[in-house]
Amino acid sequence: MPPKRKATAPAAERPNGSPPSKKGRPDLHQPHPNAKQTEEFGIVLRQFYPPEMSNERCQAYTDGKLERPIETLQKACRETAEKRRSINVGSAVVHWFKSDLRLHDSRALHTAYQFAKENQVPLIGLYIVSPEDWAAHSISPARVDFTLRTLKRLQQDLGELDIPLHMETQEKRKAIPKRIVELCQLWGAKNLYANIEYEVDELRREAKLVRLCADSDINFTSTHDTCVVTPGALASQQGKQYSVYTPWYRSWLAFLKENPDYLEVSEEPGSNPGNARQQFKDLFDCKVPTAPKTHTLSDEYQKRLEGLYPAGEHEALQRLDNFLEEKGNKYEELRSMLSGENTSVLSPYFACGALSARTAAVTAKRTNKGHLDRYDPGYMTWISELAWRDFYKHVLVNWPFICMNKCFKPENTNIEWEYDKDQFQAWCEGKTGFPIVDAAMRQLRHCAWMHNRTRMVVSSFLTKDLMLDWRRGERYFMENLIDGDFASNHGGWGFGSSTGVDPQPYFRIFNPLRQSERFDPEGEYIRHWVPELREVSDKAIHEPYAKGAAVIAQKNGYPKPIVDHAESRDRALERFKSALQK
DNA sequence: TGCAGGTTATA
DNA sequence: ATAACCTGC
Repeated sequence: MPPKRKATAPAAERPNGSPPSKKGRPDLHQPHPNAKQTEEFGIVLRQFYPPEMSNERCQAYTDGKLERPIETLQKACRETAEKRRSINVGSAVVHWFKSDLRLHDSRALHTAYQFAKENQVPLIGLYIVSPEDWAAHSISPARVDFTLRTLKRLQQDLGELDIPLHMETQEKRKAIPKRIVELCQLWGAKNLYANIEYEVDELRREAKLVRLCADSDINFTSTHDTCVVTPGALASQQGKQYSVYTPWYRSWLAFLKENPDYLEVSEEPGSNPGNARQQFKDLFDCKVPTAPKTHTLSDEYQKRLEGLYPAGEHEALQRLDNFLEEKGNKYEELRSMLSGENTSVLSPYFACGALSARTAAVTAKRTNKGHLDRYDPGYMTWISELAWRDFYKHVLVNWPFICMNKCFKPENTNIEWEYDKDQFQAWCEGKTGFPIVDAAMRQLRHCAWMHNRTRMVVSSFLTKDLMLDWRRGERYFMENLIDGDFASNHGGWGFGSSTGVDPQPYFRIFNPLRQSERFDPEGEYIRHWVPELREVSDKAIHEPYAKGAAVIAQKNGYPKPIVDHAESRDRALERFKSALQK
């Protein structure tokens, strides 16, 4: 049992009815209790989100006047370096698994195993479930289920090497560092390894653990692994971090050309010494934790997800090979087409770390005759999608305030958003009357996954056509996607809502009709997800009520469009324009 | 990885 | 009449 924590103080004891905790999730449908305080930052009172970090504070991060979480970690490592050097081997080495649930090509796991092997002590795997963490970060039940299924495979794979995987639940995320130290002490482990996660909470927790370990005579090594190129490694000629994809991508390619070792995959660990099974007998019987009540799935949904996304790194590697072999060279041409399987659907595996981005890049490079940036446009385009994943993580590390409900661009602070509950619900349920939007939202509900093209379409629709706050959409995606990853999801929503990085000389508003006609010309995707429109002709399916299919649509209960795109477009242009003038 | 409104090319 | 192409936002 985890130690009992003090309950949150009742509302009466909190000043000004402030929310229970800083980490608590604001109610989307009520004005936030602190909304008044936001006046001083020029934020409208009606907003439903907690006060945003002030633009001044954001600027201070950008200018390097405030310590970014990555620097907090670096400082902790620096200041404890000497102390850690004097720590001895101990009787075991621990690798703390987080979102790196694989054996193949994990920097920290590889280093941990090498150290264990050299010193002839066993390696132990550790995974800690924190339901509070999942709730605070809006991790979806689908992703929780996928993680737990992946853990099961991981345990089997490690077991074959006589490496145990200890798994346990800690209700409170704050209890995790102390618990890890406790476990290391219990096992006599003096050396702990982990790969870095780049979100703000995670980096600060890592820094705390580095110090806590050093104080407890444990050497904790925290390793860069999840990106192909380490965040912070790429800077412009003026020494600034990039916030625009294209120049960043050029720099990413150049970096990998100059530093080919970044594309070297690390080997899987080998077997533990023969006596490991006796020494840590109990650890081998560990059960995979169960999902908290808030994150359990219906049997039907669970079975479906299991069929769609079988867990484990073997599945991931096989998917990677199959995709590159069969579809990689047609990727540029077909990736946006919505019917049929033209994309790799590897995102769930990247999100929980069953597949390393580096392995994906190396394999694609090999398939593309050894090139990242020339030869076959199909592979090149797919590699640049891997680069997008790196890019958004780099952005997160450099501008950490985006973790705090903040737009990247300060001038977007003043955009006046709508908070219409019914329209938001129609969007969630796929009942907006825009077939392409509805098909996509139903795909999300059914598969916990959505095609990237339609992610752009529905995010643009929510934020431009409905003018609803992009943060509501961002959160809904996290709550429902099996591949929900903070940096990629936030980045995508910044793109779709035009509040993120990637400034354009024009203002981008997707036209749902045009997108539908271009990327689902036969209406196959729509027909699959919107059964009400199955009898409608190819021509009319993108806009049934305007193209002579009103009778069929009505008969089958398909809703009329809840907004007029042209009018909404004008409103969005107006709102963004006036926010810039303030 | 945009759209809209125009012009030009072709039948 | 239609599609392909161009250009400003």
